[in-house]
Parts: sequence; structure tokens; C-alpha cells
Amino acid sequence: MTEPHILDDLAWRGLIAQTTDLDALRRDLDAGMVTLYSGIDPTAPSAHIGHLLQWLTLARFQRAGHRPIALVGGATGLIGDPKPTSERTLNDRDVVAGWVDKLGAQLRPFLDFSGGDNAALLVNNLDWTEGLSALDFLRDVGKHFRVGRMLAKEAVSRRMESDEGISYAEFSYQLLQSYDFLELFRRYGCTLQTGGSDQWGNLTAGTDLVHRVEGRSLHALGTPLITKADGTKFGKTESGTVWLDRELTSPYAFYQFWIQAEDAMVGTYLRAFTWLSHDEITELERLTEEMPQAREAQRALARSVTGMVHGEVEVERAEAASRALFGRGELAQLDAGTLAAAIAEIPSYTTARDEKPTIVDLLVGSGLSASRGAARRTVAEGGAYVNNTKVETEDWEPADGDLLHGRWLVLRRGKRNAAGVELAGA
RNA sequence: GGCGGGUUGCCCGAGUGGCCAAAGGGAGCGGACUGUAAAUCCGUCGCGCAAGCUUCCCAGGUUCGAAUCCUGGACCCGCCA
Repeated sequence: MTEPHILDDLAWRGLIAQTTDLDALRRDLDAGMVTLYSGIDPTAPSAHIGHLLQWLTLARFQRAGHRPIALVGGATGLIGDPKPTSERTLNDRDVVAGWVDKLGAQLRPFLDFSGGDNAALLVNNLDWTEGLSALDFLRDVGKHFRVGRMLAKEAVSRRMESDEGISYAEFSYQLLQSYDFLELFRRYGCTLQTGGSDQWGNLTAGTDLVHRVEGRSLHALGTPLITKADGTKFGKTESGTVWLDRELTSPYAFYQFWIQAEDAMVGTYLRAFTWLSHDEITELERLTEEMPQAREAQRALARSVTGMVHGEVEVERAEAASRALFGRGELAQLDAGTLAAAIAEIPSYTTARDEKPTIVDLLVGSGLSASRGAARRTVAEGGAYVNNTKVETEDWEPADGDLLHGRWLVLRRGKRNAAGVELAGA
């Protein structure tokens, strides 16, 4: 099968929500190498899977022969993109700078920086805004913006209508981001900006600015906001955002997030987040339709994305742990090595046998329950398990016979949340 | 600068002296069903085994008693200048 055109591939993957001028973009892409960019702001010490989608989109263009620029917003991160809901809290400069470094390191594996005409670039918009004086900024950038249009932007107008309003700083955000596009056009001949469709206002503000200043019509491409089937936020679990940083979201938890994907959306996720071919994905979608309980598509999705972010070794570990914890086999029959490996993947803690912990102690100690009251509730609701056996009473204590290989317990709250406990001391 | 309105639990939002640990909705969590899916139904949802403790922007005060009243402060919004 020959490679489809990059735009056709993106369209097939459901990654094109809106574009400035699709035909013009196609002509430019066909005429030769296009330099494009996508930026993310450092608002946390790690990127999450929404950012991953943007980086993957850049990577898809790069594989099609174009040159990606990954921007990390060291400057824009100091101001804050207006959220429709509320004003952001300003972060300290050195904190933001630290996050810029982390995000930069985190994105490197997804793009090819190793030479060639279309080697990727990593840039920080603080490099060209830090030295800019307020007067220059207002004259060179601000003068080209009409407040009426700025107010019309979705996020701004929503905020204007809210009780909280919007600060001048956040209101100015779109000028900063627009200036990035202008600067990247001048420095690198960058002619396309991609981003989430929630960034559409900022993307077009950029093309407008370049048009005014340079007389060139550049391109913008917005990827759709990925949601769950009911339209609610994607990328959250009980414990919060799904991060790429393994310290914040363990590879096992990352794998579990994907394997729990809804049937109705697993195809969408496969298309957007994996490098699997059209044929492979079509086949997985067919399997989901015909034998959903086999969860082949979810498995392929989890394997693929986890592999991309954390590597194949982590995939193997996560799969092995998942088999052990969710499999049909008795936990007691697992050998010590397999069990230890599985427990290493899930949250776990060690407590002393002398403590005589009850099920409530164990649930709280392992972090599975937020408070003793919550732990009791879980037991009362029938949601507490030790070694896959339901615990019926609050004052249950592990007997020696309950310890797997003489020291471990596998706790579970509900169907999906597992934790390990090691009981130390003879 | 003037005048008016506002700040309640994760979110929205009722509550204007006791019946308020605080209605209702959403989200979340657990169960049933199933497939580590969705939908649906049921339950639950400050901390504590309990007695009780700590909450309704912050600090004081009035009162037997305050989320509710008073004083001061912070922050937000609107209109006018």
C-alpha cells in the first residue's frame, strides 16, 4: 500500500477539525517541504496526552517530508492562555523555566532531530520576546490588532460574560502567540501552524498578523478536541490527568488508561494516537464490533501508545501485571517473581505485621481510600477485595494464610483499582 | 474615585439567626449487569467506630446560639467618572 497524502491521512484519522484554506495548503505541501510549528505552554512539569496528540501530528508531517518546529512557550507560559472558565494563577519565572526544560526533553523522542533537511527544531518563544520592550511590542504587534476582533474570540468572550472577567495580561495572550508565528515565519520560513481546535482563535490571529505585516497568507490547521463518547473530557482518570511523565502517571497506570477505552471511541483513539496503518485499524474496529468482549482494539491501543511513550519493556511489564491482576488465574498460583513484578507496577506500601492492620488500615495505607470513613464505606458497599476475594467486614485482618509467598497482599477497591501491600517482619 | 452587586462543599447552586455538616443538580466513588466498555438501576459522597470535631473568602464582634447580623480587610463583577 502506498502512503496516502499527509492531508488525506490526517483526515482519515479524524485529525482535521478546521483549516484556513485546505486547497492552498495542499498545493503548498505538494510543492515541496513545508515548515510548520505547534506550540504548547509550560503549565505543569509534564506534558499530557493532549500535548502528545500535537506532537504526533507534527511527527506525521515530518514523516511526510516536512519540517516540524516544536515550540515550548517559555514566554506565553508566563502570561497564560485564557481559559473559558477562570483566570490562571501566575507561576514564578524560574518554575516556568524549569517546566520548559522538562517539556523540551519530553518531546524529543517523538520527532527526529538528527539532521537532514527536515530535521525537527525545538524553540522557546521567550528567546524572541524577552528582549522586546513594551513599546516595541505595542507598536509592532499591538498596532495590528483590532480590539473588536480580539473580544470576539471564544475564550475571551466567554470570560467577559463570566463573573470573573479577564485580566489585561490574559487578554493580551493572543498577541504573544500571534507574534510567535510571525517570528517563526521570518526566522525559518514557517508557513503552517497546527494546534488543538480550542486554539483556533490563536492560530488564526497568527495568520492574520502575518498577513498584515508580511502580506503572506499562511496556513492554520486545527485538530479536533478529543472527547469521550458522551462529549466529556478525555484524558482524566480518578487520580487526575494522564501525564507522560512516569513519575506522575506510572507506565502501568498509563497502559490501564488506554485499555479502559470505551468501545465507541477506541477506533477514534487508535486513529489519532497510533501509527497503526489504516488497514490494521479498520480490522481492529471490525473486531470491536463483532466481538467487543475480546477487547482486541483496546489492547492494541494500550500497547501501541504505551510503547511509544514508555517503550516496549514497559509495555511487557504492564501487560504482565495486567494479566496477573485481572486474569482468571488465581493470584496464589503466580510464582514469586511474577507477583513481585506485578506489584511493582501498582501503588504499594510496606507495613509491619506487628501493626495488625485491618482492611481499613490497609485501604488507607495503600492510598486506595482517601480516609478511614471512605475505606469503611468501600467495605460496606462490597467493593473491597484482598487477593481477589471480597472482604465482608471492617475489622478483617489478614491471617498468615492470606499472605502470598509469605508476605504480599493484593488489595483492590472496586473493579479497577489495585494496590500491593508487603507485610514485613515475621 | 463614586454607586451597586457578589464570594457556600470538586463544580454549579439553594439557604438570610436555631429544625444546617448545610436543599437540589452535575462530576466522582461502590454495587448489580457485562467484557478492565457504554447505557441503566441502586447506594454513597467533610473528618471520626463513636461521643464529637472542623467547615459556608479572611480577622474580629453581637448573641444562649451565626453560613445567615455588625465592624474591618481581601478578592471578583457591573454601571458611572
